[in-house]
Amino acid sequence: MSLLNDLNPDQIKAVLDDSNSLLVFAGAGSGKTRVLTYKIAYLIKEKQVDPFKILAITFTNKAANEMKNRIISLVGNVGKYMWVSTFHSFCARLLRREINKLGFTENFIIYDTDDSLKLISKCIKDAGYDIRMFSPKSIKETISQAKNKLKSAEDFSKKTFDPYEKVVAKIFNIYQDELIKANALDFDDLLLHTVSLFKLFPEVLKAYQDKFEYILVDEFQDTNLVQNELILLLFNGRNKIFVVGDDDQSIYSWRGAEIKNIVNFDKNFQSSKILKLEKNYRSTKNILNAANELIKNNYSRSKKKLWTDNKEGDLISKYRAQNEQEEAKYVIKKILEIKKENLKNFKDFAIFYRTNAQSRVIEENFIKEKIPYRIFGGLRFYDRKEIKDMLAYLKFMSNSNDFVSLQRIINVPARGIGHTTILNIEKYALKNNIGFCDAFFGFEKINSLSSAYKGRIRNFIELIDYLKDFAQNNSISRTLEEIWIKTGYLKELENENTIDALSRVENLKELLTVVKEFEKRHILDNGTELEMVDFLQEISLISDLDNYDETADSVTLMTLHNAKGLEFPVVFMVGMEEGIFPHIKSINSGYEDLEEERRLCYVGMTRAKEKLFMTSSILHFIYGDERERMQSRFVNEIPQKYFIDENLQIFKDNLDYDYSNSRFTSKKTKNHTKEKSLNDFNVGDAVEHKLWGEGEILRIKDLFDDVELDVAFKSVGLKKLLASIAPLKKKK
DNA sequence: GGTCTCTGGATTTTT
DNA sequence: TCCAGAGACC
Repeated sequence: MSLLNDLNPDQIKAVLDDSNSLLVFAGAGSGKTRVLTYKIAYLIKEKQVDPFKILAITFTNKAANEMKNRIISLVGNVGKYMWVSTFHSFCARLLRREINKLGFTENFIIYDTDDSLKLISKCIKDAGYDIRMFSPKSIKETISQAKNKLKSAEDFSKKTFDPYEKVVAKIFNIYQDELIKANALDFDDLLLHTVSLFKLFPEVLKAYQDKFEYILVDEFQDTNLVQNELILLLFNGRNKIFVVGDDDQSIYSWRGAEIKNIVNFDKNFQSSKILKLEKNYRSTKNILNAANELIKNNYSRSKKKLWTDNKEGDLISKYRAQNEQEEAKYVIKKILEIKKENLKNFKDFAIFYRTNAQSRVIEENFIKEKIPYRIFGGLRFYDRKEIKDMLAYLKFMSNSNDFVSLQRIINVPARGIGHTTILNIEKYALKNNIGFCDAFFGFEKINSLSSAYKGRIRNFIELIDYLKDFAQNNSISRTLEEIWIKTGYLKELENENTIDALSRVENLKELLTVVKEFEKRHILDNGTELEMVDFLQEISLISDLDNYDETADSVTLMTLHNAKGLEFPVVFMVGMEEGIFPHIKSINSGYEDLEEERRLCYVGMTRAKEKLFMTSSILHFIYGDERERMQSRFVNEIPQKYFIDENLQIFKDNLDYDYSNSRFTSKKTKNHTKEKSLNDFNVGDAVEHKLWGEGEILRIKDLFDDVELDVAFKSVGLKKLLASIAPLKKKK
């Protein structure tokens, strides 16, 4: 059987196993996606399972697309039409058919984070609260957490005694009402409403249970309660559940992921068997063993140990810089060195950090040194103002109840419908207990509006009607261009003629390209024209990471969270400092948070194939104050035999750091003439320190009125000392 | 309706 | 320190 030839014995076991429910613990780099795709291919090709009776679920569109492409390459074009999708797009697809049962209509729109934040702000005000007292962000967070725990607005208000949560409950209620009025679902609702649908309508549930004979879920450790519930509902004991995951790579508990879903899988799904994939194909022995040693420090985890046939490889480099500027320069220096010596490309390098703010210093230095880089997690393409404006036009055109979109475009470009006018409409809506959109369309009845303002609204509604009509008879891409022209949006940008405006025009054109690609794909796929709602759904469920272009030759910069699922020959983990990583907030809370940070470190380390660096700064600016920071405990938890201390190395190589112009220079070019002045210490001298014991002087630097010594101690490593005050003696 | 100023908040983020 | 968002002000 040729399919199985590409797999190792454990992987084959996982593919062949036909238990009703099976959990596979798949360690980092153990060929998890491979097993999933081969299993699907095996079911179709060898077991003659109908491809449409298979449901495969992942977390990101990127993973879904990747899986789909791999399946297509194994089984051919049927793969294209299979149910391979994210949780959210699966639910969206399902709800498009069934949501009328829940009181929405099929053309519902999906609110992204930004839309729902705007709506929540409005709800807070409507409830009579001040948004300075109750931040929309944290209220949204609380509501989202409640939803992730399967709590409705009613459940939530009933079950809380906390005064803050009482307020949230009130807003939660209003928010859900407003969503219904707008015929909109937020991301959490996609999952939640699907679960409600299944619970309220057993016959619908049964139809889907019967439909899906095989359900496969990737990254199961990232599922939240609702997602777990969804899979549990779909499982009827006759169909089969196959999930893959790694509890050591669970790094999203803060957004609702429940590690207990994977830990209790056997109980929840009446499964007796668990398989483990422990052979790693990615990293060198040194990197893998070090990562194993680190993760061993976590108390709550299932026992497993990854191993590899790969070669021993280089030691992990650790380096402590003076400050983050120097740290960035060190990274650059190493990248250039390795690139030259090992014939690597820029795209072979990745830099991971704990928080986005840390990217700034690295970026600045990359720009200065003209090193190509790409950064992930900045402003997403679909978050840009001009893109959101255009999508708001499309959304409002396809759903005239969507007042978040309406408020976004009502005066963009400016058409004289300003703050006061909107306020008047809002007041009218509130007084007559109707939605903002209804009040807007019935503006003729609003007495507080003067005829001049009514005229402007009339014109705007005419414009929208015209565009709607246009959309009926033209493609989405043509419609988009018509919006640019008829609203004057494009002209306004072109007239502005600034670099910023020009780049916005570029973005609009990029959006047009995206639309055209969608259209092309859909017409090729099923010969039917793409509906606006389908297009909007696909757009709103997409993220930037999905467009990750692996061909460009540039260094990758991203947060550790974003790094999951990727691999790079050379990895730098920067900012390995207490308070940054582990983050201060996890240090101050319980051990669970700290264990998640450790898993995050494990994830970062196991991305590296050949070479890993862990760097930190002694002095680090945070929120404008510079503080001395200790090296991350994670570096210390790994046995030091896995490391090479690059601070020592640099001095041994006779390289020096020139603080006056922030550059590494060769020591030979510098002139150290007065190396004895204050004391008679020399480079290479064996010395004894009162506290730290024996050491060796690696470097001497003359200061204005003192001498600074770099001493490598056997007990504590490298230290900087002032000769005048340090309790240091020369050893005879 | 646009610009200025103040204030608060600052892990991680997919969908 | 540095950014975004809200409200004041013109």
